[in-house]
Amino acid sequence: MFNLILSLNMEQNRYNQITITDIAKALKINPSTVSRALSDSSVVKSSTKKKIKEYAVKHNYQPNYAARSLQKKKTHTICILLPKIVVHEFFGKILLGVQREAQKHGYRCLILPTNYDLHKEINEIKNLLNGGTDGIIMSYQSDGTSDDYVNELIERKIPLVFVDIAPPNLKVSKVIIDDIHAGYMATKHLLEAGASQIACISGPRNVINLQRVQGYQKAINESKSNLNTDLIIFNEKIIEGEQLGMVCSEKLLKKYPQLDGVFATTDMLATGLIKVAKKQNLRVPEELKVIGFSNWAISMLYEPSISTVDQPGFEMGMKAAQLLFSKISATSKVSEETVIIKTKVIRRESSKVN
Amino acid sequence: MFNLILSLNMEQNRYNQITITDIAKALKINPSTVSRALSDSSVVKSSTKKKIKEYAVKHNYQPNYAARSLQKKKTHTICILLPKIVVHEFFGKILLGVQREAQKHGYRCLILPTNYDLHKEINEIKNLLNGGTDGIIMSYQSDGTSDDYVNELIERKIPLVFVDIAPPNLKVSKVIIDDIHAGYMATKHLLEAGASQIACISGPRNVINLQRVQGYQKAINESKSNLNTDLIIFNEKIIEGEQLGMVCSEKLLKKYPQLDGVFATTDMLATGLIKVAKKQNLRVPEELKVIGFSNWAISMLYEPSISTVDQPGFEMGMKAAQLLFSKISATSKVSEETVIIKTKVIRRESSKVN
DNA sequence: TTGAAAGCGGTACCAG
DNA sequence: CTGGTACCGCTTTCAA
Repeated sequence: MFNLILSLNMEQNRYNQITITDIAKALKINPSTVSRALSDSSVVKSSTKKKIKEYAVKHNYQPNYAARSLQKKKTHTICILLPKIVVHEFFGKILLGVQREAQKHGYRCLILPTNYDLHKEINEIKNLLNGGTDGIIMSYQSDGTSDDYVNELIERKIPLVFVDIAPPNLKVSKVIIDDIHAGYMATKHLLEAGASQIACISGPRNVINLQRVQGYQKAINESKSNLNTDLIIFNEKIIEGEQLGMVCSEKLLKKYPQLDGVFATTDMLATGLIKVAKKQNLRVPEELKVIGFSNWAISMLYEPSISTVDQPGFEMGMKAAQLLFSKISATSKVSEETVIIKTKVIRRESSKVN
Repeated sequence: MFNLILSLNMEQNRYNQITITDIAKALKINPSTVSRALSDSSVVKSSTKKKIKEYAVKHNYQPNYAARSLQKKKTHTICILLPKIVVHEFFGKILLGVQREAQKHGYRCLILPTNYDLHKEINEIKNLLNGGTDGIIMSYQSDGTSDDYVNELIERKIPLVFVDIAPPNLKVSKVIIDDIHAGYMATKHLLEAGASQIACISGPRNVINLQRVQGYQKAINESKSNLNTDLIIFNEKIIEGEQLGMVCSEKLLKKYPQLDGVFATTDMLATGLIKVAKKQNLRVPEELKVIGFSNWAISMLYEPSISTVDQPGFEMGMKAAQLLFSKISATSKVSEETVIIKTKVIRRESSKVN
């Protein structure tokens, strides 16, 4: 009975939450004072502040996000747009890094998986433009033909940071790795492990792959061995990485039995390659040394374990979020910054010296 | 110059977004009419509706989330609490399913990774209670000692659906699999493949593992072979699944050389097990048949490929979201529902008949 | 069919 | 140091 009366007087919210006005009424003070007290304003007398805070805690007061957002024109939400999140280990790690950093800043993190569908992506972004988010972290997945949506974000001055892949011709903030250098180091690792006839297998000719291959070429050129450009294989087909690796390796290994090393631009390709090698009774690493790229779980678990280039997604995500928050909290425009995260070669069985 | 004047009159928002009031002023009609028109109310004359909509599209009007939330007391956001998201393939798939369904309903999806830290989890939930979210999907990770926070959610009537694991003694909606049955089917598969001395390796004694083991016991009991309870191994240590599998399998395989089958309650355990078997020159599947659980990527990629129980995360996530939305949109209380998603044994090399 | 006005929960400005 | 009040953008009565 008493409860009924109570519930008629206050806690009328959807989820029975108490509001600032409730507190004010109960304590017979003005809502504005309550607001000030709860945000620890120095102007409020400490005794009233104490009284208010105690009441708030006791009644489990929680500020209403929507109301605060509306007033402050801040959502306390950042948004991350990634393709294939989750299913893709690397993106997953990025996400974790962003999340960690967001938590520090008291921000929430909205996640939009795009599945590589650019049009959906653009639509999502439009939905975010008004009060949807305070900033965006995204990986650039366009083919370069329609960057209008990126331009729109820039024009509207929405804090924006690219991670992993950035649009090549726009002045934006980004957190990336040096794919050329990483490809170079990977190939060099094979050379140092004793390989001299080294091929390179890759997915489609996108920015990332082209750069990794470029690094490969550089390393080969620096070595004594002459580069046979036939030894570079791009695959434009969209099938699972492992399958793709098997298909293209089959031909490659048959055609060039003298090969003693392969740089695969992803771990999945490397996995497929080794499977084929085993079938053809080629021993890895004794007869063929292999290195992959990204340090996915599979590269460690596979037998033989696969050497790879560690691409520190978590760190990249954290750094991207840090950049984003510096933009969000900046009073004046911040200059565009490019952060290059260091990668390192991880030595495993697949490239052991004989 | 003209732009300056324009920007003083309208588009004063943080991101230069136009508002309903702006449209009303420009068209010299009342904001309420604009609101009605934009939500397709049937009372508005079609000619004015058309005029308003055209203007809105032309000026790229987007409704303000915060304002709408505040007014409607709906956030159009659901929240998903999962441990280890991303890094954990299964949770990743759940997430994807939820997301897909949320998109259909025009909802956004807030993701909170909890890292198995219950206290953080509880704190996060508290933050969500007021206007933070319209509903919660979560996996129950508590040890059962402190379910207060679940009770609080229930008392506050916040739409709530558990996925994968649910609190055993509370009346809640949940989307789960029948772990007993799945364990039973997995073990039966080994029996049918010709194994008769079958062990079972498992992680810690949590609800999930206990049920899978229970299914194993049932299958063994039904078969002629007598169950040796020594052949059930629980591992309470918190180390990587694969390592754990290696450590416990080492002893197991040495102690019981007569073993010809193992049911591992996770794919990672199975991977570790097979690694050890190979080292001890035990041929899989010829001498030892193995089945794992969850159908992670590794189980397909490993050599030999590992038979497993498919746990359809995507479907579970979708179903959970559907349940949640039925609760959110319900006018009166909906009864608690338990949905059991079907699992199936996936036959691969590791359990091939000799 | 449209307009006027109130209010969702907070914040911030101006007075006192 | 505190109270009063307007307002953030949108929806929803109530009147007209």
